[in-house]
Amino acid sequence: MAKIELLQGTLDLLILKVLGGGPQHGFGIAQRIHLLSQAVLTVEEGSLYPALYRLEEKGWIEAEWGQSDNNRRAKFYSLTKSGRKQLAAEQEAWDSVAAAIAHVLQGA
Amino acid sequence: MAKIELLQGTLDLLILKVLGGGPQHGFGIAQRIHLLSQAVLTVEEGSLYPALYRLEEKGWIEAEWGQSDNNRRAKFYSLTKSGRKQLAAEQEAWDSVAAAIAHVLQGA
DNA sequence: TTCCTTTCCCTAGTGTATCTAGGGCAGGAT
DNA sequence: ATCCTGCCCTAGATACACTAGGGAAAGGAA
Repeated sequence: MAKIELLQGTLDLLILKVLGGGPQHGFGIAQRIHLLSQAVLTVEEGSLYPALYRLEEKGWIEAEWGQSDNNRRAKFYSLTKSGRKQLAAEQEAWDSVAAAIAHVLQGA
Repeated sequence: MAKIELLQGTLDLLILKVLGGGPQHGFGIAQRIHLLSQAVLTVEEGSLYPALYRLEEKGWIEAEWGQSDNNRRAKFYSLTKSGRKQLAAEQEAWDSVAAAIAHVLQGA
C-alpha cells in the first residue's frame, strides 16, 4: 500500500518552479522542495527521476551532465522556453483549483 | 488518455465536507461540489460512485435509500462519527499541504 | 399514447502518477 | 579498508480519477 505523500499532479509544478530559480540536479531539486516546504513535502527518488524524464520528454526541461558542489557527477536540469510557459500555465491551474477547493471547504 | 480534472486525493475530502453539511445523495454531492467551486471542479460519476463505496467501506459514511426532491429513488449518504474525525484530519492535511506548496511556489 | 430529457445509480476497463524496494558508482571521512 | 553520503536509475505495485458504456423511472412534450 503505497502511501501518497504528494498530491498527484503537483510534482511537475514543483520541479518546474524550482528550476525556474536556476539549473539544479535531481537530488538538489528534491532537497530544495523539502526545504522550501519546511519539510512537509518529501519527494521520493522513485517519483523524482521518472518525473524528470517525463518533463524532459515533453521538452520542458533539458539536462546536462556536470559536477555538483560536493564534487560528484550530477545531471543538471534547466527550464526550456516552453518549460517556462508550462510553469506559468501549471501555476495558474494550481491557483484556480486550490481556490476552488477552498471555496468548497468554506461553503459547505 | 484520461484527463485528470480533480487533484487526486482531494475527492474524498470534498465529499466528506459536503456531507458535513447534512445528508445528500450521490448526484447531489457532485452538483454541490460543482456549484460551490463555481463550476471549476466537476466530479464525474465514474469517480463519484467508486469514491462513495470507498468511504462507506472505511466506515466514514453510511447510506440509506430514500426519495429525492425530484421524486426519484436516491441513496442518501451521511457522515458517521468516525467520518467526522476523518473530515477534520483530511482538512488539516489539506491545509498543511496547500500551505507547503504555496511556500515552494513563493520561495523558489 | 409515445418519445425524450432529466435525474439518479452502477461498473469494467484504462491511464498515469506516485510509491516501495531494490541496485549501482564514486568521494571523502574514519 | 570500510562506511557513509550524495547522486543516479529502474521494475513492479498500488491507487485513483477517468472514459465509456449500461439501466430504470419521473415528468413534460409531441
